[in-house]
Amino acid sequence: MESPVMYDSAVHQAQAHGAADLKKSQILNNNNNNHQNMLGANNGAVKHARTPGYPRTTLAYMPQPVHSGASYHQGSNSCSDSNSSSSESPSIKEEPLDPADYRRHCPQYPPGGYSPVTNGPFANGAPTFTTLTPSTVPGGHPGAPVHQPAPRGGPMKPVMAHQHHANTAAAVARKQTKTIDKASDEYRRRRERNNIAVRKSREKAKVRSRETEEKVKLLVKDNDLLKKRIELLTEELNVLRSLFSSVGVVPEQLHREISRHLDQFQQHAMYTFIGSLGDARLKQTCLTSTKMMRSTAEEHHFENSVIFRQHTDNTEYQLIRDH
Amino acid sequence: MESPVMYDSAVHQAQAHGAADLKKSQILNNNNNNHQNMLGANNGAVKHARTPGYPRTTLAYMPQPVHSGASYHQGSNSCSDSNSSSSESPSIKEEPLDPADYRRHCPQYPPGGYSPVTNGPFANGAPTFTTLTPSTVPGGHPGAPVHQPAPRGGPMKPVMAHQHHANTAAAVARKQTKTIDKASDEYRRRRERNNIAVRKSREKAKVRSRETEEKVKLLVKDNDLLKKRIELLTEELNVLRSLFSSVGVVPEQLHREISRHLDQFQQHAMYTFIGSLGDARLKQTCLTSTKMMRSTAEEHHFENSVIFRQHTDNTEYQLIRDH
DNA sequence: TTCCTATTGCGCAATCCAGTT
DNA sequence: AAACTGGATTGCGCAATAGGA
Repeated sequence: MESPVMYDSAVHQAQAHGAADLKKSQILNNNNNNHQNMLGANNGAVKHARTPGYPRTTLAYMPQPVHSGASYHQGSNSCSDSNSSSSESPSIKEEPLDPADYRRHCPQYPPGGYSPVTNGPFANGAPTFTTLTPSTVPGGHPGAPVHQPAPRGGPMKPVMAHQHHANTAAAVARKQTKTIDKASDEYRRRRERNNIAVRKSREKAKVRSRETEEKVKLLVKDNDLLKKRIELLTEELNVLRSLFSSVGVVPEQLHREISRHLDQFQQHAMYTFIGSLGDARLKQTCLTSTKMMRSTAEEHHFENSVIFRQHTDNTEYQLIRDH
Repeated sequence: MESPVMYDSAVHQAQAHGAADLKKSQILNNNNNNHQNMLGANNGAVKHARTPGYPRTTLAYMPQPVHSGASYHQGSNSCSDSNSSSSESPSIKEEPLDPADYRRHCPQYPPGGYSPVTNGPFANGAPTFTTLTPSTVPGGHPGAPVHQPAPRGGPMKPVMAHQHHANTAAAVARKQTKTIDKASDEYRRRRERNNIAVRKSREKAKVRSRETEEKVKLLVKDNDLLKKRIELLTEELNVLRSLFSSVGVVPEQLHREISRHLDQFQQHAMYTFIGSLGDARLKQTCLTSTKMMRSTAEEHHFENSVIFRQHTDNTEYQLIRDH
């Protein structure tokens, strides 16, 4: 109880859950909560201090990289976990850079000290900062052994930054120079707006992700249905095909051609056949029958399948149902 | 510049409110980057201090809520943005709670003071904390205007906490009691491990997300192909069907019947041919057969399949029913 | 219970991205 | 064309939890 602090941090948290907590939080010193004071101070983000040129890596949960994440080069390291998948990744298992590295950048800060570092509370003034970044507090802390990578402006270099838009580099540098007062209202206002934007953005990403997930389910279901449909169609088609083939018809391709040549064939065949018959009466009869058949068949545009085929041995005949 | 503090708390607080207050706080000073040193210090997370009972809300980018996020109740608020979609959400657009509210909880701290609070770098000792939470640093800062949260152990209360697992409550409380020294090596070690775990987890989520995204693309493509296939099959089927219907046959149902009659046809043909072998009587038979065939065929609306095809050698015929 | 890892929500900073100016 | 605005994204570390030996 009593621990004082709490606050925003506390706040947020509150946000979600229940208030109960509080209790603790503050308690513990303020760590957690203390906060407020710090104002701009802490936050972890800094860590790598994504140096200026930092590409910003891939994306995160964002399905489609909204922006255009580049690599994430860091030094590759050991790595070797089951999880970390992407190859180009820097190896999630290790701390990005050794603090020393960072320190290296900012010699002024000795490696060992973690001093809390907060900065002094006084505001500088110079409220005109282009970026949300509070840093750029020029003067300051150099001496402080503690952390403070250097991001900020002070003595720091502007860091030029990004690669793209080289032209802007100068501007960037310039910007960096500006001092940012973390205590200022303006800063706070900006931070707050950004926090809101962040929440919004993350919510959006969440929604998108959920939708994508659902889309997959839907598509999988659709796919199954389509596959089933294809199976049915294929089956039916096979039946029809076999039917036709059993009758000697070759589906489409031959349909027209067959139809085209049919008459000729039929006539010749019939006539020839009938003609081969010795008896006149029979011939006449057959002829008639044939004609009738033919006309009937034509009526149905389907006269082609059965044929009489002459054989080597003329004593026997076979009714061929070819295909 | 130099303001010392920063650190976690600072971090947190930032969170909600505006900071106007703070302004004062350390002033910006190192804020940004300091980082590394800070070690545990900063980071913004704390904010809400997700009180114990906090359900933890939905998920985030995680497609399938790994854990089991519950709601996210907060007070509903204004809200009204185009983006924030989920209805139950608390309204991403507003800062969770007013800092004042929190302050209310901790009277001891005047709204205005944001002392930076960072803790000192020194490790305390007391490494036995169950949770990663550094808080619980009892004593502390109250008085100290500056930062330094209190990392070290002190008098703080344990803060009990969460709701679930009532039984565990006691335990929790107990745990909470433990002091956590943010400056301790143990703490740092834990933090670092967690940071690694976090990176790993996020990378995993990222990968999952990407995969899901690709799966969607693949499924869409598959779907298109399947649809095209269905179109083709349907088309072919229609052709065959129309073919049959033009002949008056209804596919399947008649299939058997047709097959059945096929033999008859064959027989008839046979008889016909055999009969053609000379004898008058035979001729008559042939004629009869032919008629029969025709009538039979007509009966079944399927007379068209038989055709007479002339062969090279007209002295022989074969009635083939092949295949 | 105790420890540890995995997840999550959060705020911060650094960018990115578009419109403005 | 360049500087400026201001929201949107993203990676990060923290702290609170969830889960699993």
